[in-house]
Amino acid sequence: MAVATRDRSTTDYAVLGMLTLRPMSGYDIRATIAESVAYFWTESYGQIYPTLKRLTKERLVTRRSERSGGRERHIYAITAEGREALAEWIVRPAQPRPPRNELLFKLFFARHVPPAEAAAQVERFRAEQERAVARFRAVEQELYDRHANNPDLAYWLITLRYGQLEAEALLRWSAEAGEILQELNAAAAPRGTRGEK
Amino acid sequence: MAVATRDRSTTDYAVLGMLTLRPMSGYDIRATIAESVAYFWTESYGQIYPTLKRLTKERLVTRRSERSGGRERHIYAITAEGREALAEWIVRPAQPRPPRNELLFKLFFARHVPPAEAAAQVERFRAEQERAVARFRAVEQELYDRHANNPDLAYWLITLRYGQLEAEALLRWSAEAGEILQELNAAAAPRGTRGEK
DNA sequence: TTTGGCATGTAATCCGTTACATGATTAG
DNA sequence: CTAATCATGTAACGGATTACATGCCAAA
Repeated sequence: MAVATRDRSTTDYAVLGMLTLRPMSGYDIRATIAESVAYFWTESYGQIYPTLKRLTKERLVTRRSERSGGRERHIYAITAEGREALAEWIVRPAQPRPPRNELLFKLFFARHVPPAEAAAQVERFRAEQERAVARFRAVEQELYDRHANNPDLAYWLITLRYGQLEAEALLRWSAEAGEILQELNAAAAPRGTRGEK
Repeated sequence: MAVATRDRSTTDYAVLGMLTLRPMSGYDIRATIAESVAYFWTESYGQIYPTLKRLTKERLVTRRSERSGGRERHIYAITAEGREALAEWIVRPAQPRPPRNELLFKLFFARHVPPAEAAAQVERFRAEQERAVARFRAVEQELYDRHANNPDLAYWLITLRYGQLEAEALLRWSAEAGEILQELNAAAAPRGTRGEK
């Protein structure tokens, strides 16, 4: 008989997933997300702490207290049931969330502002993609260097590759769009129009 | 003196933007979004109707009633102030929203399920990207055919191109990831393991 | 001594979807 | 006759961020 898979928020699974890496505090979870999967996921404390509390009550994680130095820390670990719930969720078809791309929306209506303004938006984006490409390259190196024997490595590289290919494509798009906008700008404001020398 | 730009939700601007295309009802706005910018934006009635009400009160749009046949329609049009507010927003740096890619999250932790399950996730995604690529090609044709003289055309093509390049890149990624997962699967379940003939 | 990082948590608020309520018109 | 589409709106709910409150410890 099929188990009724309780519907949880993705945050629940995000927290469970992080705890498969190692037992962690809420603070650690936040930090680890920020330094590993930030390019495709984020969580705030406002989500993490209440989630940990609930998952503990539901026995998907256990909590133990620790005081290293002065401040008390709550270390959470995933239980067998937690792993089961996570695995069940992983195999369910991933739900794409409704897209909301502010940059594209602005460009879609950019006829209502000077072309140079649209070009500025694209240029900011281009610079960001360039940084992203560089960052991905560095992360790749680091993964090979420091996680060569990690059983998760193959999967991490797959997700990294997604980021790389996407960023490279969007970088190409930025360049292309930038050129088109420059032409529009030249057409809209031919020399002399704005009183340049 | 710099005008204090009131902070509105992006929905406000989405509605204003749509109304630059032509005066429309709330229903029309929803439908137009769904058939034009759906690949990078969505809005629900629950957002649109209250927004129209508020924008009317704030004089960024005007409302007139019309009865074509029986049911009454409320047609909204953008005002000069509305256009101004929109233009002001368009030039402000676009805010990328915090990423949340469920597919990547699942793949990141996919070691905890059989590789074939991860491959299934990727395959679903690949099929989707393939459909997206085809759809973008069709849209491109339609834009050239039916909006050849539309002053917005150049901008629409730029946003379309973003979708195209992104979908193509993600299609390539899907193929690559699919292959890797197949190898992992072969390694995890060599012939004989599961009792095949 | 003061700043920054470690650490936990709650409350207020916002954003957005879904469900609900209602009803007319039109095409099959 | 009935299903789909047109059409407008509200209410309930959930998900997520931000701000707030609190306080230790280490380094500058």
